[in-house]
Amino acid sequence: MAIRTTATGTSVAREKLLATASELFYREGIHAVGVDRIIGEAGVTRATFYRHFPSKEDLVEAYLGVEDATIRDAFDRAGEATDDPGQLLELVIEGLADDVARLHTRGCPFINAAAEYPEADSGVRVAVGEHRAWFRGTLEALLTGAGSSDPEVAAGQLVLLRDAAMVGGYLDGWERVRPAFVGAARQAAGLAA
Amino acid sequence: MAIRTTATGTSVAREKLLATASELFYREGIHAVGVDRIIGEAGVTRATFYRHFPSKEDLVEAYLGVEDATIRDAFDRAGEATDDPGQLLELVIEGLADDVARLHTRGCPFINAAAEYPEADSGVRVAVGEHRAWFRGTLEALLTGAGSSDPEVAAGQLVLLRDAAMVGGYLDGWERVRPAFVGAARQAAGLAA
DNA sequence: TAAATGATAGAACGATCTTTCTCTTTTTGC
DNA sequence: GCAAAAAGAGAAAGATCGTTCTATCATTTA
Repeated sequence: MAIRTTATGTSVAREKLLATASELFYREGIHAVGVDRIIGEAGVTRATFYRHFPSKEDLVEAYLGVEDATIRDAFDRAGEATDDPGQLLELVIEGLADDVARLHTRGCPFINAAAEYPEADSGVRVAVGEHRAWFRGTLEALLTGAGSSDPEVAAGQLVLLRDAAMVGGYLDGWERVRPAFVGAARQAAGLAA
Repeated sequence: MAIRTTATGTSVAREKLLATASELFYREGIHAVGVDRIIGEAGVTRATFYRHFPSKEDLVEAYLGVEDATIRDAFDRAGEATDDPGQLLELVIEGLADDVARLHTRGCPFINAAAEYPEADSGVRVAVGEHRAWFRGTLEALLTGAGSSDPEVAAGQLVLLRDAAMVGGYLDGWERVRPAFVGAARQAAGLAA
């Protein structure tokens, strides 16, 4: 048994593939990036690729899993930073804005992936749906904790606003969208202007 | 000169190609649809395709041109239906909602296209940018006519909301998004709740 | 009627796509 | 040290990608 492991316990080749593919898929689109590009930039051979991922779509789903885990981690870290529900909401909105401004300047990975995968029961679209359901549910719980008068409606508004911020930040520039997003989000969350 | 013309004066083969490609590009994505599919379903040969469109990207840009023209027509028709600025805004918001509910159930053609075309100076992205600039400008003029206190900010909010409605309608279902969209849009436009 | 041009037909180009294969080398667990 | 398994190397499959080509047919304008 010779699996070249890293500190986290998974294969180093697998992690390199996943990191390279995530970067390329996000920056250039999924159908636009071929397996050759991925294995070339990852410095890995085709055989190694297909040993870790039975097909390209498995890699795509793993990429969305990474994005999902990253956001969940950010939420967890915000939850550890404070116990005050109102302040937590502030941190979350601030974190979302910061994320669009610095990391996700090419739009939302899930929205972009969904644009390329029309079939609602495909693995990719299921992953998108699960992420969005988690996001909506988490916001609703946060808002409930903060004493929102209608957490379901407010969570729906925040989901709406984050979608718009991701799209608008990509296509119109973040400076143009930021004030409208922050203002509307704080209002939806019931925070002071 | 034997160009087989239609009532509008353009080639029937070209119109069939454009209609077929528009349908396929929107429903399945652009990179996912090959030239073979398009000419097959349009009942046209490869040579005819390349006579009317020097490359596939020209067809993609023409597809976005059709989408753009369709929306502009809808705005024009709304403008002819009433002279009252407030009522015109109501018609526009209603029209946008109706559009998402019935026609654009697979998201926004421009947002989806941008997801597949990362290069900002590509012809596709330029077309997307021009459409969005027109949309924003038109809303701003409408809001100015309706006596909005800050037409620029309000137009930005409506652009944001339409993006969100398109994405949310596709991924979460329109019923879930509709109340939030209509409510927020009417508020942004300064209309009675 | 004759020249011009669009449309049809179909083969073929090279490139790239995802996937599978064989063979050797390297690393690890016992 | 030995057996097991992962990684490296590279060829090659078959399909599809966008594109170009040479024909012939049909239609319209001069």
